[in-house]
Amino acid sequence: MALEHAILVSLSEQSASGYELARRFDRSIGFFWQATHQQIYKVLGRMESDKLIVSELVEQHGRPDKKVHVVTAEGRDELARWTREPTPTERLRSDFAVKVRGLGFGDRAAVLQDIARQRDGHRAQLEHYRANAAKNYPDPEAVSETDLPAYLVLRGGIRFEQSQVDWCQELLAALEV
Amino acid sequence: MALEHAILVSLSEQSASGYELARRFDRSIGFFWQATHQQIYKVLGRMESDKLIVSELVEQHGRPDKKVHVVTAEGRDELARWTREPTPTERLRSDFAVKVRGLGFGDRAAVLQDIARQRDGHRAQLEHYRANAAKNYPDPEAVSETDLPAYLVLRGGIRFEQSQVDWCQELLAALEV
DNA sequence: AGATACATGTAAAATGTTACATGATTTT
DNA sequence: AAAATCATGTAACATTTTACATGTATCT
Repeated sequence: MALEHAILVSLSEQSASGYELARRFDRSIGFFWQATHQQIYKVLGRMESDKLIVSELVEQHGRPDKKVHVVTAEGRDELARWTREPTPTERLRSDFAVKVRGLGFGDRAAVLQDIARQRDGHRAQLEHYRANAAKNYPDPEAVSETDLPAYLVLRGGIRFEQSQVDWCQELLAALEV
Repeated sequence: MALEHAILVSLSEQSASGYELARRFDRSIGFFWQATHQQIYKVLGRMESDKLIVSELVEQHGRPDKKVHVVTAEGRDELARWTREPTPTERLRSDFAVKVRGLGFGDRAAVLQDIARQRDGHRAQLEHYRANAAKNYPDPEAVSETDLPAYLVLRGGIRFEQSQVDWCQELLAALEV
């Protein structure tokens, strides 16, 4: 299960409550793996039964108490074991591509609008990533060893969004006559 | 549900049996939407109850008989309705990116090998798409209106695979010291 | 004789999404 | 006073994956 490993990576970087994890899945780690708080709480429960993490109740004043989850030695082992497993080559899975393919059987004008909307969405995401990169890694040559993986994954996000924007532009150029 | 619509698109292009659909999901349509025969048969059953398709038993000699599925007027309406629905901006969901991000907590050499393997897989897929494009669309300027959507989706696949190969190269350049 | 292609399903388990549910505190 | 943030969960439903199940015909 991949969410388990995404959580292990995130908790290895910094221990956190379910709520804080859910926030991270809205940001950084969520750039390439989405998860809702419902999913996160469920998986955290299982991970605790499996002894991959332990939780400590942290009392707070002016805020509800929280349960901070910490990776155990077993959790670290599991994460290391997982990094040794080969990842199958990842494949595109895209509703949008199905829709483009179905252009001849649907509402052409609506699909063209959808392509423009898709392009705008990817453009916004691209700008978001670029702003993030400019802020956190102003000098790409000087990124520390520790920050390098997060930086490189952000680069992957930038590449992906750029290629999507370019493709949408190609679609519009070819279809808008 | 997206598989339903992918099947409607495929059957609109050409009526087919469950088995033939499964073959298509290994090829063309499966470039951007994967489905196994188990999933396909189950959804075909539901689509028939929902009257989006009807099936005709076709007797064959020298081969088992097959059930050919045909899109109904209701099915065509549903497909048209779906093309009018806006598609949410699609997001990357990548096990591999999680693994790269977890580089510092796992087996570095293994992850580097995995990156090279990933690059090779995307290269192979890229070559596969390119060969397909060269064979079916030798002259991109002359693609017919009917073939245009399938061609453009293939272009999207080529762009995606190319960007993945490039990213893997960037990863190796930054991490292999 | 064995492997591959054709052909269609069921069932269980794992995952993921959406809706429901609650309550305190802080900011506007 | 209302909205947003902090905080944690349950339940129902949908989807996907993996394993099980069977049988014919063609090709090597």
